[in-house]
Amino acid sequence: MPANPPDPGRRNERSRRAILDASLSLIGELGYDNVSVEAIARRAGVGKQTIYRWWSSKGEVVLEAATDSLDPVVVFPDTGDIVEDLRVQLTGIVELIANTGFGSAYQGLIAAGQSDRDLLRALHDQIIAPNITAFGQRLTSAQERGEVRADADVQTLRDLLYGVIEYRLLHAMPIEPGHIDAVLAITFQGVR
Amino acid sequence: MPANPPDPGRRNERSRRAILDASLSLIGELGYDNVSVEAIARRAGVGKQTIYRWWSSKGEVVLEAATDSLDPVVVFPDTGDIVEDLRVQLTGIVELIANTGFGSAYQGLIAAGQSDRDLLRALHDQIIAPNITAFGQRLTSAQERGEVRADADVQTLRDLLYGVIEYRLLHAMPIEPGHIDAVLAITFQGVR
Amino acid sequence: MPANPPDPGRRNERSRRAILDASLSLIGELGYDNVSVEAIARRAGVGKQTIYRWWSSKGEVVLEAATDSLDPVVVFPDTGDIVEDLRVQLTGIVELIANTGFGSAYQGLIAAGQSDRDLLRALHDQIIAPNITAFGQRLTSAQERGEVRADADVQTLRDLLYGVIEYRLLHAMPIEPGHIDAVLAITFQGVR
Amino acid sequence: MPANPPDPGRRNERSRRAILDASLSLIGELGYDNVSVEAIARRAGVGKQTIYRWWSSKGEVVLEAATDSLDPVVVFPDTGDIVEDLRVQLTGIVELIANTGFGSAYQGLIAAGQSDRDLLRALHDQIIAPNITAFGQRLTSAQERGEVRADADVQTLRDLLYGVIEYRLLHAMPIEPGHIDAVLAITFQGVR
DNA sequence: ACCTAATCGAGACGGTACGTCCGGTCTTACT
DNA sequence: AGTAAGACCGGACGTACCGTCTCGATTAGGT
Repeated sequence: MPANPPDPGRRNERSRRAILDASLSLIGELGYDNVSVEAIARRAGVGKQTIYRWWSSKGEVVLEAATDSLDPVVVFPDTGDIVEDLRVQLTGIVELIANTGFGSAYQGLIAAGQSDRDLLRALHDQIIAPNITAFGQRLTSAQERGEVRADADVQTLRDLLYGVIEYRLLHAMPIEPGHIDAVLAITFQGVR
Repeated sequence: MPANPPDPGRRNERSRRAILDASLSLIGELGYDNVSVEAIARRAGVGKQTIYRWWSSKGEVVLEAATDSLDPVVVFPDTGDIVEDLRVQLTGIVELIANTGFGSAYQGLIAAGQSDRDLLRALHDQIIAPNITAFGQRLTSAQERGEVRADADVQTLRDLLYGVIEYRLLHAMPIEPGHIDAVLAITFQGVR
Repeated sequence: MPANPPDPGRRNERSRRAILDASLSLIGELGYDNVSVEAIARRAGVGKQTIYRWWSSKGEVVLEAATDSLDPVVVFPDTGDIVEDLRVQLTGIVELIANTGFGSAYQGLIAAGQSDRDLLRALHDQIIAPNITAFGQRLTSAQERGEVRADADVQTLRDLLYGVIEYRLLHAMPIEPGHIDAVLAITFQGVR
Repeated sequence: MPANPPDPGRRNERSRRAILDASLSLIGELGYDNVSVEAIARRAGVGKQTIYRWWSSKGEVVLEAATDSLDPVVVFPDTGDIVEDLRVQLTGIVELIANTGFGSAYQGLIAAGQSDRDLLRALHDQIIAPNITAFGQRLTSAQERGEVRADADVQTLRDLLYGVIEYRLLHAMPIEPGHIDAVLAITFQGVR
């Protein structure tokens, strides 16, 4: 993710953590674009150059912070009941959004991505693509067990499920368990 | 939409049009947030103050420009076939996005709305809400005719359909007729 | 002196004075090159851009401040006694150097001029050249009255008198009345 | 000259020379204060630390480089004709200034000395003071032989002669043989 | 000839200032 | 009164160097 990474061996891990932590906490407090690189450096107790040495923009920093905070959270369970498993997974994401800085960061990244194609691509590679893969595997396994029709359009199914969550997030609409139930009800009514 | 409207009687309509046109053309060329108020004023041949007198931010200007360009376009047909009518309507929106400055403007407004709640609300009131209303009416009429089950969750249905389009737009994924077909297939499989 | 002067009619005189005053006071306190443009702007309560709009560098600002503070001070008396008149004039300059911010500013300007030929030229035009002219006129009048030999090399005489003062200033050597007397004694021993 | 000399036995002479050479060549090309310690280190193929280990500042480095290049050059002849001897010595200095990197280095050192009293003192001790001594001895010998009046103010004489050269150097005025003649003519008209 | 400690090139680090851009406000002269 | 023009204060941008610091790798002297 670094713009043009120097020797990562010489990197100061203490500074890296301080920068990522400062990013998320500031964005949580002030919102993505009321946060400047200067402010991140100030809060992290770090020189601006140290940020620009390892990342090419605020977006890259925040993306790394978001990825870090997302990584350990989202796994697909496989209990044999695909709808129940998805309910668990989607609920986990919604809670991550609601209860951590991740929501604000993700909103900001999508927003920034609209005028920074590199950032949008990086966001895709690091956050969207892994989910596409995992979702595809879980669905395939459900198809093999006959839980879901073999000809179901997996990609569209995924876009619908995650798209509606992002849509409500970006439009500042609340996302509650009932919404997830309703979404799953409609989308799985005809595919199993 | 004016922030704190002075006397609108004395307003120079020539300047207003120049500003709205400059906004859309600049955003089409450079993307929403590579466009500054200064640049809009420069291109429109207008003083900065003239913009700030009538709008409270770049977002308001662009929203007005977007609304203007949207107004006459997307209506819900009612042929008695709800899925076919939706296909027509959704296709119309996708074409509007693809072929006019509206797409860039809308993307930018969603992005800007993430850190400007007033703008997001205005965007909702002027662009989203009318669609919700129209969609609700069309669906109700379909329910009355028995095309769609009476207990179908209309709001969730709408979020799914428009959410997935916005999702693909914001993630720079192409939206083609086949995608619309697939989305309609899944969402209407169980509701009629 | 402005780098590329905009319309001077629109200029804010209050800001101009604040900037010149801040320059001299800061240089007096900290020395020429411990003073940054940022610090001048801060002390003057002014945006950096307002400095860069009217001057092209710190040097230009300080030169204008120095010239302003020099202007009213140095005039050549003409009592008919050239040596006595020079003693008065030189003493005035030495006192200006000792007792005001002018000394520090002038030192800094000479120093900065060593790597900024434009600044050195501006310094020459605004401070050195007028002195050359005035000195030349006073000497000529002395020659006409027979106080000084007609074939005396006026330019060299001037360089010696003012050069030795600058030399002692730049080498942090004290300059006292006795030094001026000694200099005048040697240089005028043979020319009258 | 080292700031706080470590063990000079272990010093790498190859690096020392590379640093001094790089200093002078860079200053010749770019002027004293367009040259940074980083640039010297880069050109010399040396780590910054190696510079800071042995010198306390850029000024110290340049002073050592200048002293090295000055050492063998300017001696006072003693032919019995004081004016002629001075003409030779002054001409030698002027040529050193004009034809080697010494001029740029000296200019820069004077400039830097204005805001670094330690450097100015070092410059005095290593370059000015030896000249004062030598000049004093040569003048004394001239006085003993009756070439120059016994009560001539030697210190003032020296300041005048070398001050006027430095003055013209710092003001980017040319220094030619005629100037030296004129200066000697005025200053020695009354003292012999 | 070996060992160990200092020096070396390299370059990351926390900082400060650079000169530029733009945000939003205010002022001036013209229409 | 509205407008085009643009100066104003402020704050962030991304870059260059400062002087300090940490790394192995090399190189010296003392044994």
